[in-house]
Amino acid sequence: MSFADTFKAMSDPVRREILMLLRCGRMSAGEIGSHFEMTGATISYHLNILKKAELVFESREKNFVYYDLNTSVVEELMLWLSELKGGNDHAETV
Amino acid sequence: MSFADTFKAMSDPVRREILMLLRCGRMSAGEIGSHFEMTGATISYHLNILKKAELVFESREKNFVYYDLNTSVVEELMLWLSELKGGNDHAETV
DNA sequence: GATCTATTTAGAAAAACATCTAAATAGAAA
DNA sequence: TTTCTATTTAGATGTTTTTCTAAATAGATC
Repeated sequence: MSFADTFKAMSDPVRREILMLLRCGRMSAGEIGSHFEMTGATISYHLNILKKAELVFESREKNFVYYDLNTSVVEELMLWLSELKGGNDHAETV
Repeated sequence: MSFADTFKAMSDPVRREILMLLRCGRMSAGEIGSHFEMTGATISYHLNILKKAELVFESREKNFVYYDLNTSVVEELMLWLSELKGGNDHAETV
């Protein structure tokens, strides 16, 4: 999905917290959900948004669904920000 | 305002485009508005959100209001992202 | 195959958001 | 001081978002 969706996905505090949880490695949907005071359905909704934005990968195992952080998209975001900060189009950072 | 507001502010494509316009230097509200097919009122609404998120500074001159990019908040965002990507709390990037 | 467990889908409701028009403000110019 | 110009505020409206409950799916185990 598009760059715009990535920013949209990042704009929610719950989703940012999910991403932070995934820093330490993959987690099942249920495990992720247990960190929040929300129904599984709501967590599933957020995970879907993160997945569409390609901020997470999904992998199925037994009847669990595991989620993994996709750092390369995070890097794209950083690139955009550095362009914004840099003020020049062809960011020639050392 | 809070970190959450910064992300929220960044989540809208119009506001991101405004920030990009400001890379090249400050601009009046009207000048900014002329880059979009929107009423001045709507632009004002977006500028206010950017201002609350401290992503822009405002300075008044004659009866113009000028807006300037605040790069330090952009850097804070980048720091957060690098923490996310890094996976360790004390990002020891070279 | 029946049932249990983990997760997602569907549908509804409340809250937040983006946009408009019209009116208000505030300073500049005449 | 009247009028013009630049911008913001107020109020209304349609859209999107977040959340829930209830039901569906899909795989695992008994």
